[in-house]
Parts: sequence; C-alpha cells; structure tokens
Amino acid sequence: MPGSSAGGDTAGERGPRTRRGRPTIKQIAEVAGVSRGTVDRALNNRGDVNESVAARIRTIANELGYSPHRAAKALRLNHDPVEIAVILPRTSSDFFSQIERGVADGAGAFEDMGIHTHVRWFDPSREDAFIRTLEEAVADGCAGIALTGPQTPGAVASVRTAVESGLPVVTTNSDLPSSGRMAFVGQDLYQSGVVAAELMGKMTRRAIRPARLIALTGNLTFQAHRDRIDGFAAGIGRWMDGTTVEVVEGQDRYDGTLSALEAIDPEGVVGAYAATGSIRALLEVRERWPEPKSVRVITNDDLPIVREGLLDGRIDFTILQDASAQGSEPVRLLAEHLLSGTRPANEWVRTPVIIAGATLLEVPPPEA
Amino acid sequence: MPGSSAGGDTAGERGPRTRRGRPTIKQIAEVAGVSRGTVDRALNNRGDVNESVAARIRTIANELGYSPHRAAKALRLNHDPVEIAVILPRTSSDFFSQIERGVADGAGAFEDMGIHTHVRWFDPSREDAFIRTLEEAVADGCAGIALTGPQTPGAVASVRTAVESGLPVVTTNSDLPSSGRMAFVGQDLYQSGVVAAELMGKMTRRAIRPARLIALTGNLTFQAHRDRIDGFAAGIGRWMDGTTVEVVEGQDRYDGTLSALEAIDPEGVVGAYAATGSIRALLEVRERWPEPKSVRVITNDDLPIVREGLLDGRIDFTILQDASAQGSEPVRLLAEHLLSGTRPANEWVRTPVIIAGATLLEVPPPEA
DNA sequence: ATGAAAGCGCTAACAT
DNA sequence: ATGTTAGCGCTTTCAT
Repeated sequence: MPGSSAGGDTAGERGPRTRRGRPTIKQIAEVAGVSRGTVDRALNNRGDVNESVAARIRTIANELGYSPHRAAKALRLNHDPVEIAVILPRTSSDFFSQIERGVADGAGAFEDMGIHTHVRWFDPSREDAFIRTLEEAVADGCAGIALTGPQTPGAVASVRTAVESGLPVVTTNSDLPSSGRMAFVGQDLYQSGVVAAELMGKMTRRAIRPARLIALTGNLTFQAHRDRIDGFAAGIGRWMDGTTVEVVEGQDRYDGTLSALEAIDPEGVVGAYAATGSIRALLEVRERWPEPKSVRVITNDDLPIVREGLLDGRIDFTILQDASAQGSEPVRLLAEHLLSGTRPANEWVRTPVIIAGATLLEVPPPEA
Repeated sequence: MPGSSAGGDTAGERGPRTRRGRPTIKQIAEVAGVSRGTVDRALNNRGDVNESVAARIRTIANELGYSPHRAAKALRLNHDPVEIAVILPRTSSDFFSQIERGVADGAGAFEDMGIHTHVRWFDPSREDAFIRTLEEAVADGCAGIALTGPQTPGAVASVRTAVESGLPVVTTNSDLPSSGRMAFVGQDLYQSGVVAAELMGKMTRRAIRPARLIALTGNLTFQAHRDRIDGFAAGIGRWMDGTTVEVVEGQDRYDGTLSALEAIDPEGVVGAYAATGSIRALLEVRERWPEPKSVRVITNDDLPIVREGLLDGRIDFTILQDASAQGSEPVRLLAEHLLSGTRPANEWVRTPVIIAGATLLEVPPPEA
C-alpha cells in the first residue's frame, strides 16, 4: 500500500524527495537543523530567537510553502480559548438583531476551534459609549474585533489604537475607512441606488413624459446617505429619458420628512425612492396626492412599516442588505485570520444588493 | 492548579461537579469505568463491544451532552484524509461551472480538516453515465457524495444503494426526492415563478386591460418545468386583474420554441416570461411583433444571451439561483456531518431567489 | 471484549 | 537563545 501513512521508522531516509503532503513545522525544523520550538518562535515572532536563524527559518518556510495547519492550531487553541468581540449599536430597528443572528451562525463553525464570540452592545445616542465598549473588549483580552461604530474622529482613533496594538479588526455594515481595519463587510450603497433606479425606471416606463421622481433621504452631508442618492440619480439618467429626480432631505425624522414632502408639487410625480428617512411620512403624503395609485414606491431594508406597505401594495419593492452575511462574514474573516493568518483578498467584502417584493412576506421574517 | 487538566490522580474527586467545559471521550470513559478506546468503539458502532456496556456508554454520553470535538476529529482525519465526491453533469451552459466554483469555495474551509473534495463530471446525454460515475466514486472509497443527477428510476435506485451502504448523500440544484438523500440544496422553483410574476405585474401595470402574458417553458410533463410556470400563474393571479397567462411549450429547443411562438397572436401581449426554453427564439419572435418595445421580458439564469439582452434592453430582469451556494452548501453539510455527525435542520436547504437586472452586468461575471 | 499507547500539528512551560 | 516535552480530543493498532 504505497498510500499508507508511514508513521514509524525510516530514520530519516525513505527516499530523498519524499516530502509528504503539506509541510509541517517539524519538517522545517529538520531542514533548518533546529527544534520545532525554535521554528514556532521564529514564525510567530515570539522573540528569543537569533535573527539570522529566524531569517533562515522564514526562508525555508516560504520555499516549502508552509502554512499552519488549521485543525492542529484549533485543537491547541482549545487549551485556552480565545474570544472575538463583536461590537454593535443597540438601535430601535431590529436590523442589528438580524446581524447578531448572522454572528451566531458564523460563530458556530468556530466554537470547536477554540474561538468564541461575544456580542457587546453600545448605546449609539451616548457620546463615548462606543469607545468605552471597544476599550473594554480590548482590556478583556479579546483576540479580534468586529464592529459597527459611529463615524467620528474619536471612534476612528480608538479603533486605530486597537489595530496598532496588533488586534485584527473588521468593520461591518458601515466602514471606518482610515482606521486601519483589516476589512470592511458591507453593501455598495451606490450600487444599491443604481438597482433601485433600474427597478423604478422599468416600473414607470409607460408613464407620460416628462415625469418626475422623488428621492427621499436624511441628510446629504452624510456620505452614506449621499451614496444611495447618487447611485439612484445616475441609474435614472442611464435608464430613462425625460425624467427628473428631485432630492428631498427629511433629516430622518417623521415631521421633517412630512413637511418637506408636503412642500412638493405632486403633478407629474410617478415614483418615490426612500433611500433613508421616514417611510411612514412618505406613505401618508402620497395618500393625499391626486393619484396615489400611480406613484411607485421603493424603500430600503426590512422594517415593519415596509412589510405592511408591501402587503397592501403601497410599496412595490424594497432593497435589502444581507444582514446575516454582515454578521457571519466578519466573524469568519477574523477566525480564519486567527487560525491561518490569512487576510481577505479584498479589503471591501461586498454583501449583495437584494431586491425584495411582497413575495418576501411569504418567507418568514429573519431566521424562522 | 485547580485549572489544570488533571490527567492522572484525582481518583474521581476534585469536587463533585467540576465537569470542565465540553465533555470528552476521556470523561465518559472515566464515568463508565472503561477505556477511551471502548467508548470510541461504542459511540461509533465499530463493533467488538459488549452490548450492555455499549448501552451504558451511550446513556452516559447522552446525559453529559457529548458531541465529538471537530478540531480533534479533523486533526485525526489528517492521518488518512477522506474524500467528498461531487458529481455534476457536464452541460453546455456554464451554470455548473459556477457551481463548481462554489464547491471549491466550500471545500477550502475543510482542506485542513482532512476532508478533500473531488468533482466528477458525467455526460448527461449518455444513458447510464451518471450511474457509472456514482459507482466509481463509491468504489474509490469516498466518504460522502454531493450530486446533481437525472430524474430517472435507475439514478434514484443507485443513489439509494449508496445511501443504504451508509454514505451521506446531498442532492443539489435538482432533487432526487425518494432516494434517501440526507438533504437537498436548491431553489424553490415555484417561488421563483411567483417572484417573476410580481416583477412582471408591477412592470406592466399601466398597460391596457385585458392584457395577455406569455409563459414559455420546455415541457410541462417535467415537474421542474411545471413548478416555475405554476408559481408564475399563481403570482399573476394574485398581483393583477384582467390578465391572462398563456403557456407555450417549446421543448427547450430553438426551432420548437420558434414555431410555437410564431403561432401566437401578438395582439395584447404585454410580457413574456421564459421559465425555460430558447430565449433566443423568444427575443427573435418578439422583434417581429408589432410593438416589441412594449413587451416586457423576464428570463432565468445568467447566460450569455441573457447578458446580451439585459444590456440592450430586450430583457428587463432575470431570476437567478445562487449557484455558488449550490456548490458550497452541499460540501459544507457533508463535511460537518463527517466531523460532528450533524444533519441539517431541514432536508430542503433553500437557496435564494435572486432578481437581477442590467446592473448585474456591472458586476464582473461569477468569480472575477 | 477490552485496555494501553502512540500520534495527527502546534504551542507553552520548562529545561538547558 | 535553543531544545525537550507534554498535551489539546480522537482514533487506531497492538496487546491482552
């Protein structure tokens, strides 16, 4: 049986080139003429190893194409398990609970690998809650962090501090670009706007031209709000002639949205895209327009008001993010990094832009 | 050191309830007063163990809530690795190459777990090619099988034989329901038809009633073809009044589709849904209708002709399956089963119904 | 039928 | 600075 594993004797011989399968630390040690312990220290920068020896070891490891064996590392980790901290804002919508379920999904695969996951919530309305939570996680000795943090200089700075102390950090849902994080997992908001535009365009094609479209958002000074609107405008420009897009800023509040929309002349409006903002206000105002039924509505996310609107036909489609992936992917990336030292090929791991209509309602809400 | 693992002494003491972390085989052995080897044999039905002892061991394992440690099992598997066979039809479209890429993705996570994956292709036009490929895989000693097979009694029978010999089998993309397979990974075709109907309905809303819709398919005697059409008809019934759906069977061939469509009176046709069948024929016939531009078109899958049509506007939307998931999920399910003995909670693992428009084209084709 | 021991690859504690 | 050893949980000879 030439396939059998040949564990025992062989005293080193067994043919010169019989490098069996994946190279191991033991093999590197043999080639370098040092002990396994030294190889381990060299390859993992644990210090206490002569630099020239370390360099030689690294060279050999490279030539052999060494990469650590995840199962072995995992089994060893089981010794004293390690924690991945997940830091999320406690918002009123349940979007982040969906992400939390994704986290649990992703974490399951690594429980037995000695990698545990711990979700820590912070109150986004309190100034430094995020920073404190982050510092707590670091102080508790976590081995990696996935987070959704506020876009403030303070937050960026503390993430940077964590990164510089050697911790792998992955942002999810919204990014902190200059924080040094290893990766960002989230949707391309511009693209989601383009998709909304294509839907809107193809739904309103038979309308009389020139036609008008409303794009509702919170506040264009926020880049994230801008992106969807920009994508929508660009998409409409590409898909339709004789159609104008009017942007309405509602500051994400019900009354602000209401008054801003009431100021609009409904004549010729064939559709409204709620990038962000009060969907309830939009639906109410639309009801008072002369021909509500002929105004198509596209929203974002899977909120109760959206399901309600999809059900009774006031909303046509909603654009979703893959919340589950935004929970599981960061955990996966961090765990893989801890086990094999790998980094994602792209810093930005895009989650899909999902078009959902009323058929969404036939599927039970997230995770049934 | 109360934390240290206490291999030797302790003679049972160390405080009565100090069951550290997850129960291990060693613990079960201690409690049962037998050796680890015996526990292993009992728990894995390897024979050579007194039935009464085995029963007691199983009871204890249950009480302790034992489940095997995946990292440890993986490390051991590394000893003599194990193979998952993936059996796919070699068709002309590249749909199954997309699945193949998904397989590679899924397999990556288990390479280091001593679980390798090997894709075997068969020629779907040859009568018993599938069965032969399956038997080869079994003869080669694979430890689990993911497959897409033909819906023939012979195929079902040989899958059943493999299952009965103790091999875990997962079907993907299309199911073999009564084959005894552990799970099926694939789309809900009926639901995909409903989604197509919702899109079609919302795109043609402003058309004059009564309006007519064409639903193109291959052959209604195939359940898979039927499902999409049924979903489409049901969805149209739900979303639109005064609209009729006419089913056209094109036998999935270009000329058959062409002549069947040419027999149709185009008057009042506002949309066409190509569930299956020759999309090229549909687009050609539509071009000769009096008002091509006012006939909305929805197709399935991501084929070259579909991309072409989306780009120049002859096709509005296409409904996709998540090919990548149909490759990676079966592998994941089988690998998890081999490592921890788990089975999926649901026999049917549904892959999402994805609505894609021209924006799809901005994203590079599968796996760039 | 059962027990004992070795080993998968890696790492931390303990020598030297 | 480097080597040695034990052990993570499981399986598999090889004894008994």
